[in-house]
Amino acid sequence: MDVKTLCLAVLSRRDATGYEIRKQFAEGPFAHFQKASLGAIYPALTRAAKESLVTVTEEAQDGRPDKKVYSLTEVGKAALRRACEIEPEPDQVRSDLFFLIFFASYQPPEKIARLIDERIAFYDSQQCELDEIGPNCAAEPGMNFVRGLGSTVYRAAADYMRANRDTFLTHLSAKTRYAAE
Amino acid sequence: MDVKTLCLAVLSRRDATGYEIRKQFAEGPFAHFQKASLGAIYPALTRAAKESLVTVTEEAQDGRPDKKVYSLTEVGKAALRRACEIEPEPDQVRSDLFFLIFFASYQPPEKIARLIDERIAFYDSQQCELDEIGPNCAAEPGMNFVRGLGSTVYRAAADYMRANRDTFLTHLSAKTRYAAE
DNA sequence: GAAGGCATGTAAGCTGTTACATGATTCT
DNA sequence: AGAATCATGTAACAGCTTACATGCCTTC
Repeated sequence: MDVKTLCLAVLSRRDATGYEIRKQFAEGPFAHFQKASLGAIYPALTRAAKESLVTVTEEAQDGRPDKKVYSLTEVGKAALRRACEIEPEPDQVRSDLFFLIFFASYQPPEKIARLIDERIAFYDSQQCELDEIGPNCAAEPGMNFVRGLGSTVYRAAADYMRANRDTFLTHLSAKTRYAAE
Repeated sequence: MDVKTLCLAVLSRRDATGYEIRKQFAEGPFAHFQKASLGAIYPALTRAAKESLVTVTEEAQDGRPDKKVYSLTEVGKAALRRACEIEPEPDQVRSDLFFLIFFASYQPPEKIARLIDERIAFYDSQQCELDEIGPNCAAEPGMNFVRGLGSTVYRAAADYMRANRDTFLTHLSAKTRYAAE
């Protein structure tokens, strides 16, 4: 999914400025499975406007650049619809953490312990966030399905880490002592 | 993690050619959380050789380019160790599928059903693969921890999809009929 | 007073993918 | 016969991130 389509997707839910769209990708429901930065969003929005996929309403502000509120047009809605007709590419997962844990014996067990604990806390917070939204935001049934999946996966990952943390770290300490000899 | 470090990581487990390293990223244990293509691997390997991180042994072959088998040097091992000292960046997940499901009401429910079923089959196969490796490959305790986590997460995702598939598709059909009116 | 949020936009640069170039062998 | 596998390497191109440029307001 290119950034332009992602912007259309955000705008299909509500009007927004470029800045707000970025926030959606940092905090909103899309954040869990798509990313976009400001340097990519602004040009994408300009292009989308040129193609009449969105309209712009400038709102003057005091002491700040004019706020440009973008709205999805019918043409834009159709473009989003068409973009959804593709066959999805395989998921891409990049995890430095899993890489580091894979080679955990190269590092102090205390650091690995900290990284695991931080990750557990992260998964817990993400799951909690998703659960708080709750199944009531019934607008999109798809959103609810994905929300539940996210919550389930975060919980499973956190639970696994909690359950195996200590055993793993014990093994690791033994191995590291050996490697250090 | 840049491709060079990824190559060092693969070579730390066994000597390999560039071609074999790519296969590791397509099928091996790293495939689940890191990617690298040939066009990135070959230049990375050349650079690594220049920096004495790896040595090359050319093996003549009939009717094919010479096979270049790379081995990690002590310098390379140290470089890998140093690369592991970084603080990991947040995981990056990109999923076209979840995006499409989010906007599932834009498409025929049959397609969504197919995509979900394909994904369930995929998760099942991945989990099965990880379970077959088993906890016996005791070389790296970290590998085992990550392997178990992967298996757990794949199972959780597949189970969630199985459990919620039908309800979701029913909601979706109702909504789609409405949207089509 | 410093840091961070609000608000837009450009451009350099990094990184990686895809396609091209070459070519034999083996499986279907 | 055609596709896939083995095997390396280059180069064009695409896409995104980061830094720069600007500047006020609010919170700590």
